[in-house]
Amino acid sequence: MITPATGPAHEEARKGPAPADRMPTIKDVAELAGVATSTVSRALSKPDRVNQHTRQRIQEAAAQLNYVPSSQAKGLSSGRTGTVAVLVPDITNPFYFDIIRGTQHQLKAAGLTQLLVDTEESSEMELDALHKMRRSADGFVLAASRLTDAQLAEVAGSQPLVTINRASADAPSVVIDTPSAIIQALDHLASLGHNRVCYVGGPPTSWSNEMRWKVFEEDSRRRGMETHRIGPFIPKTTSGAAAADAALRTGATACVVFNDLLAIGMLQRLQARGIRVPEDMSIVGSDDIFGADFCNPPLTTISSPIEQAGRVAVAMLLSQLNPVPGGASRKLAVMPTHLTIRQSTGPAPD
Amino acid sequence: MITPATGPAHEEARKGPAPADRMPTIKDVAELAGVATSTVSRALSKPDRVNQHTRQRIQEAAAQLNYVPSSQAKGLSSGRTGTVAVLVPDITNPFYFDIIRGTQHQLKAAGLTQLLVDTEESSEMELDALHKMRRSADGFVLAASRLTDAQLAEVAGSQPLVTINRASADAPSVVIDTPSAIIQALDHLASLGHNRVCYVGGPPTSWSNEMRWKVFEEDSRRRGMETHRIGPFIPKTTSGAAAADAALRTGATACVVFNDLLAIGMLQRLQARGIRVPEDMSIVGSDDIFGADFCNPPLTTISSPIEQAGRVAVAMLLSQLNPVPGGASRKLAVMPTHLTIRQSTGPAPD
DNA sequence: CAACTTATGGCAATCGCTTGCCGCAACATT
DNA sequence: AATGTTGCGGCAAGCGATTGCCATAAGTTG
Repeated sequence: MITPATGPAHEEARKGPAPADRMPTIKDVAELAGVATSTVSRALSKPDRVNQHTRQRIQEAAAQLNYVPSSQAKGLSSGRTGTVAVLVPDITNPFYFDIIRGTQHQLKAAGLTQLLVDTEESSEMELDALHKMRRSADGFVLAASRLTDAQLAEVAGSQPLVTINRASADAPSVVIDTPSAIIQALDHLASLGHNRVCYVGGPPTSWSNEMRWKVFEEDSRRRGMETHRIGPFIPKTTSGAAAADAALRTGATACVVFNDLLAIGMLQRLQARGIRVPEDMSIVGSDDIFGADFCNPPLTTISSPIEQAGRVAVAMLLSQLNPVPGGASRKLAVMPTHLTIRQSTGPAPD
Repeated sequence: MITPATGPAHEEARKGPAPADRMPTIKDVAELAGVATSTVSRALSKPDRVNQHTRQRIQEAAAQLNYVPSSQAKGLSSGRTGTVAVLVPDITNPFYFDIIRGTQHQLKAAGLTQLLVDTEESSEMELDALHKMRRSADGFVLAASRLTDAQLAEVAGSQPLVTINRASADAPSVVIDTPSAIIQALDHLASLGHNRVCYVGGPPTSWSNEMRWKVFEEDSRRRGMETHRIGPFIPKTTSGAAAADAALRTGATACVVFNDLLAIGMLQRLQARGIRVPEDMSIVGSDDIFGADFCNPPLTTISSPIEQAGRVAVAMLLSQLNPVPGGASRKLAVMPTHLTIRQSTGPAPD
């Protein structure tokens, strides 16, 4: 009874009503229901286009065969893949986990699936992925893109995409307004009596790193503080030791750190060196990632609605993919942030 | 010069040599190179099948058009999607991050892309995803599957899959050998003088939770300890408070906790209640996730090669997808674990 | 009752690529 | 010179859906 399979049929698992080894196609459903494939297709996607009675027969047939349409074939004609690629520089980094969580959530709600890509902090890999996946994803979410402005502009011109934490005139972006919270942080530090402050820098290719530094420099100077900058550092806890040592050498009494990962690494190093936080040195992180609340001491940091940023990014992408005739879609979303004060900041020493 | 696009052509971004708005197809390449599409196809996938000279001409044409084959169309004929779905119960949980990192790594190496799915701890969603994505993924990696044995057996019979932390006779599995480290942990606790111990349970549907408890019970009894079990708890830090309170009520002096997330949550609660760890209560976590080393106090825990487990799972899946004629592929991989002693365990009180 | 609509389902082209089969030319072999 | 080999490309048939167009039947309208 089994159709002579073309490929090497694997023999196991032919229990139950499974008709053949092969996946059921729309044709099988059509035959079982006694209609043409076109009717099956319509019954399944445009129910109104088909007679109530026929439709039901088809649905039963489909259910009986356990039929699932091939997304590939569907995509072939429609040109859509039902997929969105999310590119992050480093899956290792909890910051991106939250983004991923956000995009995943929103994509699922839209019936799309998420293709996750780690670009390993490399603009080449990013560009390459963007290129290779052009055909396999309907759109892209670029988290903390490492692309140059020119590259980004070019890519944005040829495929739907939205960036996170990387503003650009050429692509819709959602940016997290960390700068304004940096001002809050400096305020906080100033009120604690700090006047020698240090910015601990992240990856040189990071757009948000530059933004943060710019605001930090400007605002701390305005306040008449002694401003230092160290870095760049790879934003991982393991770089924290070098960062902490360098920070100590500057003589600053408080650091604003590119991100929490690095800040937590510094905390560990400072503790190891017997430097007390916040008594001897205050530390402000950024992002409020998983772990910032239970490290030792709990980290004062800039809380960002990261997951929400991921969700908004997807929403913007969707409105780009299915434009509504009326309104132009939003080109920029700014996510608010705030300073969360925990225990890694305190009065300046002396 | 522009072909009258069928859809509403978007006008921007027609800079550069982009010929039309449409993506170049194999046909475009064929025309430009002056050959048939079949030749292009072969030149690109089976280079030997085509003359060196022709091949080069084709490659140039492809490069010039910036051609990328449609994975959809490719898949249509080959039946492959070039994609593997990874199902995790909760993307929120750092444990799975490490798995994802591992699978991602190995998949990329194999030229496959990863479809990430969050099943939200629900066996229905898991089953549903497995069903709906049957056609869009070549195989599945089920991390900590919530499926029943019967469900798992059925699914495993009809599609290539490998499980992580869920042994089954019906599917290749990689399991993390936490149980043997639980014995180590009890050894450690016993040597510190603890004789009232408590297992803090995770999700009732978790296979590994059951395994851990079984070993815990058996071994602690064998040692003549007073054995308690509390739970189930949702394995998040937020459940830690309830878990900590319940643990305290048992009178145990040491807890072995289902996972680090829960353990860290307990740490926080115990600290809030003024219970000192490890002086008043020792805590042993499980998995050694991100954060276990910098929480307060740093957590004694069962270190697991999580990322590696993800990698091995993919390797096993691949050998299932591309079976070598000779050897039968491995059905079970056991990943070794060990106890990492930090500062959340200490001598029993009294 | 003729002329129109409308509802419904089938036919066949199409999407982009792969692949079995065939043809042809250039060599190699008796 | 006749007959095999090879190497190389083209033809055309799929793969599994979608969809424009058409045919048929049934219901409406004047």
